[in-house]
Amino acid sequence: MNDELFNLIERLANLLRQETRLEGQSLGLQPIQQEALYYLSTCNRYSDTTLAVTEFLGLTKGTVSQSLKILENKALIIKVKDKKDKRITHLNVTEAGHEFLMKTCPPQKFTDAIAGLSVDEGFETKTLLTKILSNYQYATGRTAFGVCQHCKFNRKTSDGVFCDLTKEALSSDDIMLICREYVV
Amino acid sequence: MNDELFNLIERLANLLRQETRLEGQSLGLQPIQQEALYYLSTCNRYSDTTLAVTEFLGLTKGTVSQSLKILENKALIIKVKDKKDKRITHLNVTEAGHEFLMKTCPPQKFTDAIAGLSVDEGFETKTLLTKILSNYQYATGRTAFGVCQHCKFNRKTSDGVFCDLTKEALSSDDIMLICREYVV
DNA sequence: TCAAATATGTTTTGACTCGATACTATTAAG
DNA sequence: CTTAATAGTATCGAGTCAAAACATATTTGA
Repeated sequence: MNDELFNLIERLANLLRQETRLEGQSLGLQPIQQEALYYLSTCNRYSDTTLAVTEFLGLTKGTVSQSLKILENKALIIKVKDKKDKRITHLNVTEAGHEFLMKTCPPQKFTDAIAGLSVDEGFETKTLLTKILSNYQYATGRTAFGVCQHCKFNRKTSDGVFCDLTKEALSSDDIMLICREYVV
Repeated sequence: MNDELFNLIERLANLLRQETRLEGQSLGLQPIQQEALYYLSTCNRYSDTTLAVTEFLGLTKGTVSQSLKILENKALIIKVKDKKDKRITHLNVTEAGHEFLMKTCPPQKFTDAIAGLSVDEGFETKTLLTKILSNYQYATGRTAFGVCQHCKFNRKTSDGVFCDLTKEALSSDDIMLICREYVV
C-alpha cells in the first residue's frame, strides 16, 4: 500500500513540476522559485523570511537565499528590514508577483484534473492528504505550517483576535494565512 | 479546492524529495536518479529504455541519458542491446540496484506516515489519487503507464496471456509490471 | 557589563540537473 | 535508395543544491 501511494504522489509531483516549469518560462522562473513565491503569497508576517521559506521547502538557507535573490532581481518580491530585529528581512510579494501567481498557480491542467472530481471526492482527498502530511511532518520532526486561526496560540477576546505567542493583535486577514509557529 | 490540493501535493512531494535525498547519500545518488532506478524496477521489457524513463519522469532525453550513465557507472543498472532493433538499449536493474531500492524505497518515514492511516483510508486515498493522476495525464496528453494486465491489448487465451500490440506471449510476472504502451 | 553563544542571512565552491541543440546510428517509408 | 523518423549520446550554459565560511545583530549568562 505505501508502495503504491509513494508511486502516485511521485508521479503527480513530476507532472506538476513539468507543468510548473512550462508556466514559468515566460518570466524565466524555475519551479523552486515559483514554489517560494507561492509560499510567500500564502504566509503571514511572522513567516515571510528566508528561514521560514527554508523550513517550508526543506532546503538549506544558502540555497534559498540564492533563489530569493533571483525573485528580488525580477521584482517579484521586495525585501523589507524588520523594525524591531535588524537581523530579520521580510519578503513581500509585489503587484507583479501576485499577477504572475494569479495566472499560473495552480497550473491550468492540474485544475482541469481536479475539476474531474466530485465535490465530495475533492473534500475527501483534501482530508486524507492533510492527514498524511501531518503524520509525515510529525515523523520527520518538521514544522507544521498551519493556518493561524486553527493554532492553539490564537485567542479570541472581546477586542478582537490575539496571538498568545507574539502578544500581538491579529486582523481578520492575518488569521487566514499560514504561520511557521503553528501548533495544534 | 484545487488550490489546497495543489498545496498539499507540493508539500508532500517536498518532504519526500528531502527524505529521498538523505536516503541516497550512502551511494551518492540524487533524487532523480533514484526515481529512475525505482521506475526501472517496476516496468516491463517494453518500457525499460531511455525514452520510456524520459516520458515517465517528464524530462528531456538528453538529461535522462546523463542520469542513467551515472546509474550505470555505479553498477546499479546494466545496458543490454536489443536483439532485433539495434537502436534500442534495455536497462536492467542489477542485484546491487534491487538491494538499494529494498532499503530505501519508499523512504522509512513516509511509510511511518502511511501506517497512521486505517486500511480503508489507505485504499480510499489510493483510489482518489489514481483518479487525479489519470485525469491529469489525460489533460496533459501524457502516456498513462499502467499495469500490463489491465491494458486493452492484454488478451487471455487457452495457451496463456498475449499482448495484441507486440504479438508476444506474456508471463505471469510480465503482466504485473508497468508498461509505457498501456491503453485503457 | 561585556564576552560567548545563538540567530538571521549572504557568499562561495563544486557536483549535479535541466533544456536546448547538435550529433551518430539504425530502421522505416515512399 | 533516398528521405524521414526513431533511439540514444555529447556538449553547453543557466540554475539547484549542500556545505562551509562569513557578516551582523541579538540574547545569555557569568
